[in-house]
Amino acid sequence: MVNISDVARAANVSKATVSNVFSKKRPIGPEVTERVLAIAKELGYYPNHVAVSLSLKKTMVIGLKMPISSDGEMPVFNTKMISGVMQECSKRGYRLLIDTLPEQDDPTKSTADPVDGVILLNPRANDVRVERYSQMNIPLVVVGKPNEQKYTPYYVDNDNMLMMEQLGKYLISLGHKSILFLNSSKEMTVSQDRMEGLNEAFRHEGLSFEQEYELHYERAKFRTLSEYGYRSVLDTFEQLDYTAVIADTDYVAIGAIRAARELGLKLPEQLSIVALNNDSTLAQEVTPGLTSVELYPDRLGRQAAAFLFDIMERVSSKPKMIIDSKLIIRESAARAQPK
Amino acid sequence: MVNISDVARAANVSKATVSNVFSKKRPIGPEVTERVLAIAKELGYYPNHVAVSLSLKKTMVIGLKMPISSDGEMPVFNTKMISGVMQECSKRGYRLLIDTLPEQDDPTKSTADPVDGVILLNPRANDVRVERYSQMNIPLVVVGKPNEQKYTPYYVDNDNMLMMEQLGKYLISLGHKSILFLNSSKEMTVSQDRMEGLNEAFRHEGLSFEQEYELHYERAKFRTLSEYGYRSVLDTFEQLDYTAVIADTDYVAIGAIRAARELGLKLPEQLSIVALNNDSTLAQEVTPGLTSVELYPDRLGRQAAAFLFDIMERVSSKPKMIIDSKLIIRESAARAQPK
DNA sequence: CTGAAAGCGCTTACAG
DNA sequence: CTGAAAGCGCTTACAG
Repeated sequence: MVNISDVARAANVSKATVSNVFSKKRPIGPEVTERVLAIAKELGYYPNHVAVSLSLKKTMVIGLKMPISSDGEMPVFNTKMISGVMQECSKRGYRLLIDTLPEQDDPTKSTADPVDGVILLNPRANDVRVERYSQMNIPLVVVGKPNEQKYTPYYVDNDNMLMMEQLGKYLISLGHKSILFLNSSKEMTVSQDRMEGLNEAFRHEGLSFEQEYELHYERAKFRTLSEYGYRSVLDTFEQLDYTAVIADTDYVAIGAIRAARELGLKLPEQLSIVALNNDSTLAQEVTPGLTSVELYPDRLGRQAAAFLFDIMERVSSKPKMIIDSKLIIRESAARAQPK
Repeated sequence: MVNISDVARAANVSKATVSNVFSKKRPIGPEVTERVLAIAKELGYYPNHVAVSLSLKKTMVIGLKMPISSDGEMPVFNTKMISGVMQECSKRGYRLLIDTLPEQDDPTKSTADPVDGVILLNPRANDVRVERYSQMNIPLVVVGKPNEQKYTPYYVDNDNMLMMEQLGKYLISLGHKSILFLNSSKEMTVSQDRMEGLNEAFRHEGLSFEQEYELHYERAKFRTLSEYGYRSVLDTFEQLDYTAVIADTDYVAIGAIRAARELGLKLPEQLSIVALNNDSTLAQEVTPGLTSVELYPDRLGRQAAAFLFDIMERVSSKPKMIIDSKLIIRESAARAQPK
């Protein structure tokens, strides 16, 4: 690799001059500029980005921390979010460093990443990384609601409480008085808000939501999200007497549908099944078409990135941004029938 | 930002010792290790990744160069490819730097990227970047067939010729003797192979493909891919007498379908429309269901990354890898009818 | 308009 | 097992 000294030597100028020819930070005479450029081209010189970053303390890349599932499949939600983030980065001349590497407990393993800011997807409850980035003094935007802690980061999120309240009211309006809620993992901060929203819907209608009707996904217990939906319905349908199921994601809903089929239930007449997180591909392939909530992940991504840039430029004011969601009614929820 | 010197000073050891506590490259006594770690934690020290990279001449990130369309939408093909690349990176402990920034003509603007290797998606004919990376001495894998040039890079690709030959034969077997081919941009290297494959199909059946039946996408002429399909069919249907259309992508096909509808054609009876590049979402939403070719973009991505790692470790032998593709027959192609 | 030298935050051969 | 010092490839205040 040819470096700045090689070029300086060959062109008979100082490193400073070569540097300035490339960075244009101060004017260099036209003959010199030309000579340097010619020699650089001949030698195949390109400024080393890492060295520039070290010197400038600025990398022009932002980081995206995102878990990857064990089977390697990336949920459509995540791909859309990435796409949104990329759009915004592209506009600003930034690049995106995607990091799917699992969180290291070994303090010896975590470094100050080569980024100017980071977007953190799906923080866990009490996620250590939030504080870490604040320590490192690197701007952070969280996608999804962060847990309360000493230092509350900026974040963008859907209004999970409101969304669940609406979904709950919709089902109640169809006559469902008892609903199984297949919530996400307890570790996910969204799970609390969603439960609260559902409670609110019940309260509002003068009903109450019994705690045993809320289940949580557990990584250790289920191989896949679909299995979570499948087993949960199979295991509870006899004891509990719900007429509707709210699944955390489309994948969970698919499992629930499979279970309902095996139980010989007619859908949606004998069991209504709806999902948060509308993946239009999946939702439409399923029969009956899955009533679900569109979360606009691309907007989440775009806004998260825009927000982060604002913070990096110190022009941000608000502590958070809320992205709309929308109930998409298809065919998988019907009027409740007595069992 | 606290640095290694701060920690060394506070712990009363040399920088070398702190460095080795973190890198474990040589053994440090347990008491010292513990003391250093404690102080590092207290001070909030994390090794600066950029500085480490500069020193080690290794970044543990690989780059993905990918264009982004003007409307910001990311094709499903690309998201799946990214997902494949990410899976492989994750396995190997690498991170992924996605770069959607447009190619700079200004030599002053391009730098030696902070990556250990790069994957280049969709190179243009005679893409300067290919030679550039070879100059910079950074390992490169191209996705899509690179143009012949001095230096031929490693690449992974579908067999575009074979795929088109099969698709062509399929349509010919349905009685289509004259087919409009909405090829991709001339700049894309795949376009030549695909045309050749189609020619081969015709030759094989004792027919010949007239040149005016091949069109090329031009960025300056059409706002979107869908518009390319739409206008092309609208503009040519009267003069040329094809009974089938092969569209470069699903998006192009959708435009073609719209045009056919406006022309009052009954689909697929009066016009068969098929697409390369099967995006199952799109293909199924369209009526009639779009017969198209599945290119397995996730496999392309995974293999490209795996290939790149092999090259970086100097264990690769073969110059290229070919990924299967598969014709997915739905309803959008039918037996040819005389006009 | 140009140069010599210190500095960015690490690693590592060399010496002990 | 530990340290002092040079080096990775840039940038930039200072001096001219």
